[in-house]
Amino acid sequence: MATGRGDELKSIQDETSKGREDIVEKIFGQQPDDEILYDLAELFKVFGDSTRIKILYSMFENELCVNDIAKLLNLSQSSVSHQLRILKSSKLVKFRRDGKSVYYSLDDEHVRAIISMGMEHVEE
Amino acid sequence: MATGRGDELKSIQDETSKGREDIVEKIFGQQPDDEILYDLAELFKVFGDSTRIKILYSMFENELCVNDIAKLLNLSQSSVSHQLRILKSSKLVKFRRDGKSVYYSLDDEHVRAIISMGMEHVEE
DNA sequence: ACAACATATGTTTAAGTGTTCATATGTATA
DNA sequence: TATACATATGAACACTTAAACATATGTTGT
Repeated sequence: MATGRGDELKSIQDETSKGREDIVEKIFGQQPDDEILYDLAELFKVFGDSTRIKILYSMFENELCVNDIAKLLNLSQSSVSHQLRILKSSKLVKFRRDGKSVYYSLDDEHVRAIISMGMEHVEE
Repeated sequence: MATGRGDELKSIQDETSKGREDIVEKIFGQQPDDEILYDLAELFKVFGDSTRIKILYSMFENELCVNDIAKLLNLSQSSVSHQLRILKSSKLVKFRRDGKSVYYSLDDEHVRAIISMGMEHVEE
């Protein structure tokens, strides 16, 4: 790429072609493994559905059983249960059984934090 | 639902059917507007693609031009540009033009925070 | 064991979306 | 203005996925 020598342009070169390569290489070394970034995307994908977000938000402060959620959000029991399964497998919610009902709640503070951060961004 | 009177079961009733309704109603009042939760889901949907996450992560500490990103992540220029357009419209990245190149960077701290929170959850 | 209720799961279908290829727009230099 | 380089955009295709319906599993009380 560099035509000829041009030592007097060295600093400028650093900022353009050659410096770019260095930066790209540096960042390449800093990137987490593909697998981790894939998992990260999968996690956000779970948050990226309005039904699931509604379900998660409904549990922001309380635990709720499947039927509660279905009534609250006007959804079919099947739909809620399917979504809860996805939320469960991503460790976004935990649950406990009490008689015939199963009560779901947010799994930990990360979940609350992620939702809150997203909210702040959206409400700007 | 309540068969007969059974005043002595009042507190228990509160914990079951009638109490449930109250809780559901309370939460119903606390839920943000559907529109906001829809936007929130749309936001997370943008994070929910491994290519976009890789792109975002590559800009975690540095600004990068389209070509840098394409080389770094071994993606086509077209693909990167398409994804950057989505990231732009969600206000997750900002950009500046410098000659022929366009340099992109994360838009604000919310973006970094959301990614970090997600990372913590994934790395558990 | 049986009936009634609560939840979970399997399957199908329609809608949404990321990538590729081709092409257009924008910018700098000769 | 003509050429080369950098980025953006349009369109088609393959793939994913949420919702609906039917059905299965699990739990309680009779």
